Amino acid sequence: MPQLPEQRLPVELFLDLDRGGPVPLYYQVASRLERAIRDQTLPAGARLENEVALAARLGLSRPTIRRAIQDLVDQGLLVRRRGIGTQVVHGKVTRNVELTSLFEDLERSGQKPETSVLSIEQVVADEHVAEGLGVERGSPVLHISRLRSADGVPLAILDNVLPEAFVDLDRADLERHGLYQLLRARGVTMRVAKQRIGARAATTKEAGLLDLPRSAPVLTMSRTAFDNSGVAVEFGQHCYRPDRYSFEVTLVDR
Amino acid sequence: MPQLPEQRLPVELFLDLDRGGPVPLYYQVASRLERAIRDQTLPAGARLENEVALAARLGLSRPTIRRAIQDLVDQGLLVRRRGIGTQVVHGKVTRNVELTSLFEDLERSGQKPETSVLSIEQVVADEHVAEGLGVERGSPVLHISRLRSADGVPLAILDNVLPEAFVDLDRADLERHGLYQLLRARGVTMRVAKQRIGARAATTKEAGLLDLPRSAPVLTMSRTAFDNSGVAVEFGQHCYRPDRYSFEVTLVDR
DNA sequence: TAGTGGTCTAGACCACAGA
DNA sequence: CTGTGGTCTAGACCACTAT
Repeated sequence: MPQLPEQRLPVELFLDLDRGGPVPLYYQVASRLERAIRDQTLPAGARLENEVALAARLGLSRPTIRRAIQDLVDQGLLVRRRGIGTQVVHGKVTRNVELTSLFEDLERSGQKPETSVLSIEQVVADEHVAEGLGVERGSPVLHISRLRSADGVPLAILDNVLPEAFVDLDRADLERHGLYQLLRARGVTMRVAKQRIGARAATTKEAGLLDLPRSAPVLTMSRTAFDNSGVAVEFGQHCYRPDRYSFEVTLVDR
Repeated sequence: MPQLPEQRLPVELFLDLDRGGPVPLYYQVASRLERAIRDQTLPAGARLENEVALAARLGLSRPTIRRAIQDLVDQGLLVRRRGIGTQVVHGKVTRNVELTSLFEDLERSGQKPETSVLSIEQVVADEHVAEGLGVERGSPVLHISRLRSADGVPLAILDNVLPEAFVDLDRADLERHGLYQLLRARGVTMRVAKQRIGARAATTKEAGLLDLPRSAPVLTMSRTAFDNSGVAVEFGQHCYRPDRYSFEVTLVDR
């Protein structure tokens, strides 16, 4: 028994596990562990019970427990060392940036996102769009330009291009909902997004829209998102007011 | 048999698998699949053989194959749908940003990173540092400030704070190696990093060092990195020339 | 030596998509 | 209906760390 911080037995209050239900067991276990960590029930540095014992005590198989723990490791909440054990990472627990849209990020953090559609038109894909969206040059696509505000303050300019299947998207819908919400409503599920984050000076037009001085710095993000069939469904060029928005990323070694 | 792109049987050239060796089987399989995808041997949209068949053909168990495939899904190279199969994602394959340092990023991309140490001194942790590094306020820490260039062009200003254990780090070492290389040489392995990426105007001093106009935009990143025991080992505030550097991030829905 | 996570096997049943 | 991935089990052996 190493003299590390301390060994902890997470309480027997895993006993509301729903074995027959639709929610995977590993997910239920991971959720309860995550809650305990965010609660500080398991404080930073605390050692977890070992996998085999935990599995036995919960009446689950080791792979199931292992999967639950691994999910938390991938979220940057736990760290494992062979021969030592599993410990809670020090440092503030930050919620991971999932595959969400700005709209949902804002809603979740209690702000009121508002959208004004600057332009929406069907165009043909130029070189740049064709490459980003993975369609033929000259294909019909929908170009949307929006100004996103939160609590009345302009936050970002969102330029998006969508493939032919979505050219009938409606201006009114876009003013009321996030783009990802609308796509989900059409049965599209985002699976993968590849993003590039950078910075540059705002153009005069951008500065005006974002209520910034001329040539002020803006944070930029360009993204291509793919659905669960691996096809690109969205290509976007966004620019954000850097005093109001930044990106949080957690990297984990695998 | 759905009429999707096409079913593909990855060639029998998995037959150099080293079963007794130290390299995990799932890793060997994943590597070969990854190579096939980057080769375009498995082109965008191609369907993979199903898990069970692939496992049987390679003489491996299904969980092993599954793990290999899941690793590629997590890298954003593959997409899976229940009842359908596994397909290669469309769009350019980008190498993932691992838990690496700028120094290694540059080296890997064939550039010559150079470092000049602007200052290196032992100080006591103020409020900000104490929080970022997870140490007591007033603890002795090492503050390092470096200018990183590539191929002779200034690229970034790197401000880092390290805990007491590293106060003896040497200026000469820092000019020759990346910080992460030096830490690894001391037996420290980075496991988790939490980063925040933003933008702002350069200070006068930064603009001078980076050879930028006054108040030009810079890309900023602040990061806390944790080792495999979950303890913070590095807290950094970096700023980059945005015309020479940007961050690439791949998000995957789990 | 004892305890830990890392890997691997050989099955099983289920949920979902398509023809 | 068949075929696919998603989940789960109950073991096994190994590699690494500490004492």
